[in-house]
Amino acid sequence: MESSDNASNYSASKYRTPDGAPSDIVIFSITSTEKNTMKKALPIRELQILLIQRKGWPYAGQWALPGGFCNESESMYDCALRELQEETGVTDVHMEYFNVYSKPGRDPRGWIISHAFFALVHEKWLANRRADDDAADVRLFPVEEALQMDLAFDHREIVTDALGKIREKMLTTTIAKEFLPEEFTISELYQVIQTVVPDFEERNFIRKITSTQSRKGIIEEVLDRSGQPKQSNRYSQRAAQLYRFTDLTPQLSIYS
Amino acid sequence: MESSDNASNYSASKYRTPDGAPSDIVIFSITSTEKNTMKKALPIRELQILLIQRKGWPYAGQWALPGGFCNESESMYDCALRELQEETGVTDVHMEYFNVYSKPGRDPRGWIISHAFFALVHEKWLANRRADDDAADVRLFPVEEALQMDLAFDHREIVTDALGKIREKMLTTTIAKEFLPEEFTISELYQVIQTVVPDFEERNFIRKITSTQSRKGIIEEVLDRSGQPKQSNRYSQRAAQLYRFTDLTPQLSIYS
DNA sequence: TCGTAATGATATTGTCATATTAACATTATT
DNA sequence: AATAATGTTAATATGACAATATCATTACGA
Repeated sequence: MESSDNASNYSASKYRTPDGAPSDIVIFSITSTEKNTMKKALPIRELQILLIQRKGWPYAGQWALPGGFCNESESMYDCALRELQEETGVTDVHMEYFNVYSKPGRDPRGWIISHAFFALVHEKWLANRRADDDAADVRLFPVEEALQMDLAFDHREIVTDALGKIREKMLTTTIAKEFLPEEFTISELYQVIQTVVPDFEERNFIRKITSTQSRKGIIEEVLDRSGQPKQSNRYSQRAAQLYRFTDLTPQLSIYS
Repeated sequence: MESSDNASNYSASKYRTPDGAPSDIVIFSITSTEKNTMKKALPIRELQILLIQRKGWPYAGQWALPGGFCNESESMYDCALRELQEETGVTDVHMEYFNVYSKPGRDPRGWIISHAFFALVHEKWLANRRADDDAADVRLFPVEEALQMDLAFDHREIVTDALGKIREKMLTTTIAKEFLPEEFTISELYQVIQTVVPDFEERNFIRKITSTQSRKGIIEEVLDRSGQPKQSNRYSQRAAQLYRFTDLTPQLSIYS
């Protein structure tokens, strides 16, 4: 392939080339359901992913990740964005590439190398869609339930990897903000973290991120116009301080 | 593409498909040169990457990352391993996938989607090769120098990304071990970290990883047969304690 | 029915013994 | 001289619990 001298006598077609380079997207959302509309209380939250029921061959009838083939005129990221927009209607969300899936035989249609992304979509963006068409062929599944299902292709492996990735990112970056309103209480934040990372437990969580705030500074108190701390009693009798994320990205190190 | 019913009347060839799916590998190594053979002293270390001078079209004569096209019968990772083996002769090294490069027009040969890996190779493995053939068309460059060069394709972007990735990993995982002997002194470790992450500076580095060892436990003292602490005076008159990495992988979190 | 006191649920602060950190100075070894 | 390792000290952080604060809701007695 290195032997030609110019474009005209270069021929890639001498070689076997891939039959397609799709992107697949693991769309995460956290659903909230109120425990009891009578009382003030934190909602029950659950981590869910969006799946689509396949129509045609292969894996007809089975559930699969949304995704589709890339065009020559777009990058993989653009392709994934387009697919995300087509499936959910949302455009401005956090989406990250995380792995390639290329094991021979992974797709019966041929030599197809898939590029996996995960996206974090706030439930409020998906709400519209679910009202629009409650088509039974696109819906959210609790992630643990999805992992028990017989998904198409190697999509279970992809979901497993995505879940690992999002858990890692939840603890090491500020992606929690994607699942929270602009202003939130500490227990909302705590709850979101636990929804994604069930093992997470910190006794003195409030202490940790407020007292050490001077060092970390990843969140800050919200003040109202008059400079007074702004609070909310949406979830409790006693009002809780509201916080927001700063745009600081913490630098973690095992050697510090 | 979903409309067919079976394999026989499914045709991927109706669509434009990629002209190739190569892997490119950023091979990092740290070279050590003794300051002064008369005196005992820590060597000068430098982070380097391996580049190859291209022969044919396109970008003939320019330096590029090692890599090559994937076959249908192998995964991307296998492809990268094979290329790494072909270029350096080494087989058992730390290699990680980190990104895909798919911007339209990135390769004049056509629609070519490249998969980028980085590998960490101890200089002792590359030593043989450099003796073998001192061919001027494969050699190590200091990474900062490589970033100044006019590399082929989008390889400068790939190297930049790889450097960012390896710096992050150096601080958050134990990949430093790839650049160190099995048993090493604290200042060797410190020096390796600084070679990769020039900004890294910890006043009480020894304190950090020994006194807090109970909590982190990522390294441990090496003991000799009789249970006595094993030391080395390779770099100094006064013997230094030797350490080794445990197989513990630390869990970092911005919320703890 | 109305006013007031209890209750429940969550948020937040207090306490205190112990551990860790940062910065700098000093000593060890050969 | 060069590298390795320890000492000192004040400031800060941590962990585990106990104690308060807040206030919508509920209970209750007059």
